Amino acid sequence: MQAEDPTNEINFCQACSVRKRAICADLDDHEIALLNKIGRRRRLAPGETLLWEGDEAVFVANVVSGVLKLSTQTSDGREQILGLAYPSDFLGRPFGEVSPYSVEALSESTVCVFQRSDFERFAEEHGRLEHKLLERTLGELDRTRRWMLLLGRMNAEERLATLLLEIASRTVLATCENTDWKVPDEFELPMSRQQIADILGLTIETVSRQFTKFREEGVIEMRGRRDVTIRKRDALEMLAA
Amino acid sequence: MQAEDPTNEINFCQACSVRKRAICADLDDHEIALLNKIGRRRRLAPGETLLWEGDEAVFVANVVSGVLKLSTQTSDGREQILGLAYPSDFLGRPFGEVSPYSVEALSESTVCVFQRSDFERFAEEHGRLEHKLLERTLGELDRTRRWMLLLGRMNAEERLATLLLEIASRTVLATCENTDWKVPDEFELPMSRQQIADILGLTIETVSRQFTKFREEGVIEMRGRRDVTIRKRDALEMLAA
DNA sequence: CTAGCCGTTTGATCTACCTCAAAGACTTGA
DNA sequence: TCAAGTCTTTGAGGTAGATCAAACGGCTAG
Repeated sequence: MQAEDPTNEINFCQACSVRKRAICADLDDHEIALLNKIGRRRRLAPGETLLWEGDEAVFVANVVSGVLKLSTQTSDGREQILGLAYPSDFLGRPFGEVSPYSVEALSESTVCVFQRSDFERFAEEHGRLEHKLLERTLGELDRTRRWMLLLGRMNAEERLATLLLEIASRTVLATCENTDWKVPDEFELPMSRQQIADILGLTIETVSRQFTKFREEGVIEMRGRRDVTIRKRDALEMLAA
Repeated sequence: MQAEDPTNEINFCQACSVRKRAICADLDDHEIALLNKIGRRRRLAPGETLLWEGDEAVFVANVVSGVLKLSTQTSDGREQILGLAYPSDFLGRPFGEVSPYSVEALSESTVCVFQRSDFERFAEEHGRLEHKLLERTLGELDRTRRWMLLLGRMNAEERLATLLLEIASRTVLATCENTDWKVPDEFELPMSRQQIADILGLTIETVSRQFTKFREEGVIEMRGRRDVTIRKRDALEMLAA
């Protein structure tokens, strides 16, 4: 039994890296202990699926570490990634019968899983949790709506610029527990070119050409396929605006 | 003083047509009376704006009648409509500083408006309201994410088919207070061709051509510019799937 | 070291949708 | 009833991004 993989027997919430940021942030020690009893930790390998679109919504979860994707498909198999989930993000569909999307780990991830029924019961008894969940859901709705502007009205160049800035800014929270909140210019893409295409509503070829263009223009620099350094942040911000 | 336009002096909630469907559904008579005190009714003419994107989020509202649009713009003026709000829908951004989108009436509308601060105070004291708001927000997030698939991966034909079915199904709730819940095949579009284009992420010309195509194929029939009758629902459903 | 595999890049061509332009139809007001 | 304005439709042509195809490069296993 490793420190990396605490089991239900101990209160893993107390040492949780997202304890102060996830929806459990406002719970007191007693409440946390109760919540701890109904949840369990689960590790996911890259590519592993946590929830399947259309399946009965049996559980909900908090992301502890790693990055996951939420996605949906048309009947003929075209995929659209609906969003990325970073540490402290909430996953699943409380108060709903079926999962409206699939959730798959992009990188090695840890999640804190609850039976939906257990979670709902707990939430109804603990208004503070429900309030945090509401705030988080409202924030996620805003973020999702901003993405609609990208999908509906932006060209390929603007889309990739927006994504790079978004990943850079969300990577901070994912990596830092300290107070150093400045957004990094260097980060690793947690997904393949095809997945980037599925996020941006483009094809893999268009995404690749756009990367090449940004590299040629000196806007970004790349070391391998996934390590990005932003060289001209203002140029990206101009495009994303 | 008309019955149509009750003022603050009486408890307009009691006779409210969305009383049992909006977020106030689970409140008891006492709570409703309290809520009634902090809210007021407001009528909006078509084209009138209730909230401006980027402005301080001073109030929130429930839609009582009519249809409104939520929209956002790129810096150079391209518009994307983020969603439509029908009777019983909630508008505004509680627990946020600025309004992330604009809200404008498409048809003659009535809304029930609250100061955001008043509403938040009330919500924190009345868990049932907050719970309803959470359920509604989760539902809206699902709906918004489904729209991302449309914007990211569907062609013009599929987009318009999806929108027509969506408007048809949402029109029921808007018009019926009775128990007759079957989705109508005849309805009025509450928006112009340009607005349809802004919902679907297309241009007005493409939308117009698509309408013509559906008409020529006998999929829909139109009486004037806004009165639609669905003649081949299965054909639309096939496309929207 | 080499072969095979997979993800990515690059190239050539195609097409769905956009853009620009003009005509048509509905609405409003005098 | 007519005229002006606005919204919508239709047409012609252009283009961003899709599609099809092939080459490239990095990784793994033998």
